[in-house]
This record gives sequence, structure tokens and C-alpha cells, in this order.
Amino acid sequence: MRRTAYFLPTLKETPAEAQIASHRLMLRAGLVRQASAGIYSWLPLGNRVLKRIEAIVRAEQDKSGAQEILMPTIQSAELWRRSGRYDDYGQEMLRITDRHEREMLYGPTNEELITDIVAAEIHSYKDLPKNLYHIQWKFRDEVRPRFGVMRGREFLMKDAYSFDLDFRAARHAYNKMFVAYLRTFARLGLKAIPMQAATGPIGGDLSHEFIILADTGESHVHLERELLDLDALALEVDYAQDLGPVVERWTRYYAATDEKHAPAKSPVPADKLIETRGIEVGHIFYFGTKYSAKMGAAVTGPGGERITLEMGSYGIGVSRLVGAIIEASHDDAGIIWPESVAPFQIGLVNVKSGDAVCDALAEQLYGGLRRMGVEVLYDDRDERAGGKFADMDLIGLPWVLTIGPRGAKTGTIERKYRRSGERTELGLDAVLAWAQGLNGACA
RNA sequence: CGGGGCGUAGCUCAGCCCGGUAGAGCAUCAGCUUUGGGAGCUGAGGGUCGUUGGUUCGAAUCCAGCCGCCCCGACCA
Repeated sequence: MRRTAYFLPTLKETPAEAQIASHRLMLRAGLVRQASAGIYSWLPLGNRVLKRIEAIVRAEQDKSGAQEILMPTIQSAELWRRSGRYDDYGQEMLRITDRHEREMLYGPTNEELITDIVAAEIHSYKDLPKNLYHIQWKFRDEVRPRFGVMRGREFLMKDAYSFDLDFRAARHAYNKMFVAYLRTFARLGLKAIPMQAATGPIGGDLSHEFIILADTGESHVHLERELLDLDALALEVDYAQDLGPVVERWTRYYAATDEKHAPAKSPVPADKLIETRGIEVGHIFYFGTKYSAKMGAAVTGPGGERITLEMGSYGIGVSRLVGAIIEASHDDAGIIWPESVAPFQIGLVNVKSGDAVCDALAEQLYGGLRRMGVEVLYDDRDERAGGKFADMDLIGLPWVLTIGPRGAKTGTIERKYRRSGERTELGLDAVLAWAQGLNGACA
């Protein structure tokens, strides 16, 4: 993509409304623009990141056996009356009336709708288990939206819903999501820590929040150091097998958010704990028959008996992750995208656009990279070098290739790794050979 | 929902206290000079001063209502 043709409005100055790093950087790097309080438009660069995160979430959900569907954003109030939540949900639910005076709502979540679908279509124990998910925009009318997309009112969320015959099967469904989440966040370049969460009136231990570690995170967390050494991507996972041992490896260490951490009651001595900060990006929850009983989701069992389904729901804040990743990975100059979610793998800076030698080499390199399918953003603008470098640092592409009059004479290209700042000088062929490997690595 | 703050050019802001008909820097456009970390000079375009009403000969400025946005708290993927 040529920068001269790309819609990428970057800002040199910080918009006044942005308080935290990710919000500032998302505005400055031209990822989003605010439409109204807590509601954002996604510009091309931000949209690319969102899609890449979505793709990883989707791939890991599919791998675990969940099936993707797509439910609407607008739901009927009648459905929510059946679960009793229409009145319980309060002001956070955005209520809408259509032209026929029917009461509708913009869905804050989808338990009612999915349970209704399953109740209508699944009748036999032979049809279980099932895990259905979708990635869809939700709306919760937060009193005070803040932190950009981290706490917006409209947000993109992956939510999965599992349906099983009994608790034992439901626990397996839960474990599958637990492991899928570990893998998902690891692939996103994040250190995610599952922490036991409150289960409310249902009780039990089947609810975990996934907190990713970021120095600027909103909540304080306490955890055992050993958790940091666990590597989810090294796991050989067979989702058909009992995943209990895998889950146990992550849950045997202590980890709690500030609200739940009581130093006096902690099972682990204080000197074994480290305190850091984090951001909640996922939540998994087993809730039994809470919705299935009210919505009539039941199947006929082997003996002809009627069995109410055991359910769980599993959320990942997809749009929030864009902000969360930035919180976990940035410096004073800008964003530092993990390769797995970067909007482009390579930025190409032509230091002296208009110079015949520089232009020729840059075009040759740009063409070569495109032919091999590498995603490259070529800054061909007639700007000063400083501005181009500053913009590249700001938008945070993993690699920046620089062509300037100094090296172009001898065909030398400088390669910089954004994360470390390490620079290497290479010839055109060497760069293309390197990029080939890069392409293979991220395919 | 309690408490506080702010709405002036695309962005960051000054002007408001003390009313006299709107400014700076950056950005944009044109030209020249520049070119390895957000250059310089010259010129140009761009604002019903959030909105409605009131006070006044006269309102960005004073008063009131409304709308929007932000911050702290409570709440939350």
C-alpha cells in the first residue's frame, strides 16, 4: 500500500480527551475516531488490526470445536422478558421502539437469543455437545465510557455458548475454552493470566477472568511468578482428551485481582507473590441451567427423560484487545505491534522521494515485496525524513526498511526492528530473501 | 447516578475576569529554498466563538436553559 493513496490521518499533537496511552496512540496513529461518547469509527489501519485479532480468535475457537454463527445486534424485548432480565438489566441496556411500537433492544449479550435458537432446534441428547459462538458488536450504555475502546459503549465481542447434557460434559466444554483462551492470547503476543472470578449464586469454581499483563493496566493483580513462565503455545493440545491436567497447570498457582486479594487470607506467602497491573480481556463462565430452564432448552435423554441443558458462556473483548495490546506494547514514540496483529508487517521509508536513485530502489523493493505477498506500507510521500520516521514509529509496524541517498548509491537498504531499535544494512536481494522467510513465518 | 471541569480554525490553545465585531503555533493549499529523526521564508484559504433565549446602542466575553465532551467516584468485556 502506498502511503500517498492510503487513508491514514496521523496526529502530531495529542487530542485533549485522551488520557491513557492506548487511547492517545489509537487517535494519533489514525486507528479510530470517536463518533460519540464510547462509540468509535475504525479507520483503515485500526480496522486491519481488528480483523487480524478477530482472525486469531476465530481460528482458535474453530480449533477447539466451536462453530461460528452470527446473531443480530437488535433483539426483541419479549425474549428478555422470558429470562427475567429485561427488567433486571437496568439502564445499561439500550432500549429501542420500532415503528409498530414493539419494544426492541440493542443486545448487550446473547444468552437469551442463543438459548432460544438451541431450544427450538436441538431435541436429542445425540445432538450434544454443542458450542456456538459469534463475533458481533454489542452495546452497553455505560454511565461513563472512558479509555477509548477499552471501555466503550459499543464494542466488538466474541461470545461462545456451550450446551451439554450434564455437569461433567459442561466442565469439559469449559476446559476447552480455557485452553483455547490461553492459546488465543499467547498468539496475540500477550501474557494472559487466568484468575478465579466470582461465580455469583451458582457457586463452584468454574469462572475465570483472563487478565493480560500491562504496566498501565487498570487493575492491580497479585500472582505467583511461576505463572509467567508457562507457555501456552508449547502445549500439544488434543481437545478430545481430558484437559483437566492442562487447566490444573495454570490454576494451581495463586493469582487474584486487587478486589479479591486479601493478604491476610492468601494461601501463598506475600514474598512469593508479585504485584503487577493488568487488563481483563476475557471471561469464561459456567452457569448451569440458569437460562436453559427459563427458555425451555432441553433434550430427550437415552431413557426418554427430559434433560435441561447445562450451559456456559465465554467472552473475549475483541475491540478492547486493540487497546489492551497497545497498553502492553508501546513506548514513548508510539505503538509496537506484535507481528501477529500488525496491520502491515513492513514499513518502507523512502527518505528522499523525488530522487531518481532512491525512487528506483524503493519501487524495486516495494514491487518485490508485493509480489511475494508481504504486507508493506510504502511511505512515498514527499515529506521530510523526520516526519516519515516519526510516523513509522507511531504506527508501530514491526519492521521498517529505509532507503536514502546515502545507501541507495550502493543499493544498501537499512532494516530496523521496531521493538528493539536494532538496525542492519542489507542489499536488495538479502532483504527480499529475508522477507520471504518473514512471510512464511506469519502465514 | 453523585462531584468537578471544558466547548473559540482540522489539532493544541490564547482572548472571557474588565463587553466595542476573533488570534497564535501546528496542519492544509501555492511558490521558493531544503532533505537520514516531525525544517525555513513568502503568500493564501479556513471560524454563524456548541446551541437557544435574555441583558445591552453593541455579546466569544455578562445571565439562564438546553446539548455535547472530559475528569474523580460508584458501575463494568
